[in-house]
Amino acid sequence: MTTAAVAAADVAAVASLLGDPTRAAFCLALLDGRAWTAGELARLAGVSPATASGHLDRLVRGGLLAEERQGRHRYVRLAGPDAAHVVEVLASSTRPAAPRNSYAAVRAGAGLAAARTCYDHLAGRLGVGVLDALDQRDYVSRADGIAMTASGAVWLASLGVDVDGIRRAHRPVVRLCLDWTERRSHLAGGVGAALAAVFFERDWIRRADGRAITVTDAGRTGLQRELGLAIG
Amino acid sequence: MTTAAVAAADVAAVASLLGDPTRAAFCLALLDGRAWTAGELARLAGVSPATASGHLDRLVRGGLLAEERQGRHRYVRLAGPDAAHVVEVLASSTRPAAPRNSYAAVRAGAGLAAARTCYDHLAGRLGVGVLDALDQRDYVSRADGIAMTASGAVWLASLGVDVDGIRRAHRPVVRLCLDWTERRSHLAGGVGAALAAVFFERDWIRRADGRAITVTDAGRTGLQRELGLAIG
DNA sequence: CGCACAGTTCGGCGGCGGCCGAAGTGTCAC
DNA sequence: GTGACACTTCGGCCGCCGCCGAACTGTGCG
Repeated sequence: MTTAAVAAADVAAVASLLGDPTRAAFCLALLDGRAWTAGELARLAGVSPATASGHLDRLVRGGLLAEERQGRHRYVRLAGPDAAHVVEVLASSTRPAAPRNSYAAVRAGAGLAAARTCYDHLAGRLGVGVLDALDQRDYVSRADGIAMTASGAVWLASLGVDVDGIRRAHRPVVRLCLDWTERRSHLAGGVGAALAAVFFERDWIRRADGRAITVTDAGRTGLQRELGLAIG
Repeated sequence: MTTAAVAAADVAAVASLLGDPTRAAFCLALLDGRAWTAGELARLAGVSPATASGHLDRLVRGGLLAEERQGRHRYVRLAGPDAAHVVEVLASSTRPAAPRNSYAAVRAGAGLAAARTCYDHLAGRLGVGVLDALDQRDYVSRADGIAMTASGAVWLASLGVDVDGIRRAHRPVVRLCLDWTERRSHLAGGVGAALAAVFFERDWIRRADGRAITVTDAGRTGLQRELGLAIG
């Protein structure tokens, strides 16, 4: 019981970080994987800079966020894949049955719904499209669950991805992540992150305003060639 | 921003349920998948019945717990796989590197470490062993990620499991769940639950005191035959 | 019926925590 | 240097929430 009590306190400590609407709003915004400034987050959540500052202290101290100070700016981002995962799970647990193509999608705007980042991987129609394409080419097996296939590993290596490095990392190699706008899963985990990184590196995708991303002409060609994926 | 604010409030509502040490203790206890009475939980967490009653109200109202009244008892259990998953993720996020074979394992006692339930599936050495065996027999593919194979589906069907039913359910077919005592993953998701159910049904395993389970002689034989799994 | 027991309701206490405005610190631009 | 700006610190206000004991409801048992 002593050990149970200790564990409960630890769980409560993390949960209570996300148990405040303002802090939850911060973390949801940070789910896009970018670093935000304290002021941006304050404006987003509708609180004063003073209030935001305090919240950020707690989130950083609690290990959920990492910060970087640059000049007069305080940049803050999710501390890592684990932290992102916690936020993700909590967020998706609260939207069990939002009607498709409504509200979220409309408000999100065409750009966000088309392609965006979700922490360190791809989301939106692009994200689910990539996963579908990987499945179709048998690079992942997702009839029941999700796993990378041998041919998938070969293909990733051909793109220059360090597959063994991903396997050694303390992180699931592949994982499903529920897409807000599409209501279907996209690819997360080490491979999801690596894929997004490769796409950025090759300039197949670029950050647009906010968390949206756009597919470049090179991206259209590349995605068509590598994955048979046609981007509207 | 309006929609973002709404979402943040929802996330915060769920998180704050687990953001209290007493409620967190309740939910961790309930992770064993059984129904507990209000009094048991109160004693476990070291609070008065009055306090526990209030907490249970909130947890039920928040959708994390389901309750069943029987006579003068209030039985309460995790509302479903989603709720269990949230608790699981939060719990495993707080124990990043507990030294193996220490504390938790010792305190847990030989029984718990050997075999127990984790929500609706198997955990402990038995749980981890089953997953290893499934992997070895190629019933699941878990080189990178986790997915059920075609031969795995056939095998499950031969045990009388309704595989198509599992596939249709709103729940991951297979999922990994980090084992507290073993520090390795065991099998969760629809298949993990079905497997545990089959084992109970065939009387291969039985509930012992608390959340621990014991393997019967029939279980030893069956596990050896079906999975080549030798139980110490 | 009377007692024991599980759980609930109520009232009240105490503290934590979120919020702000105002003042202060440090950075950048000119 | 001067002013704009990003953020922090401080003080104080307010409300919520966790806790309990005591009284109450309802069930089970003899």
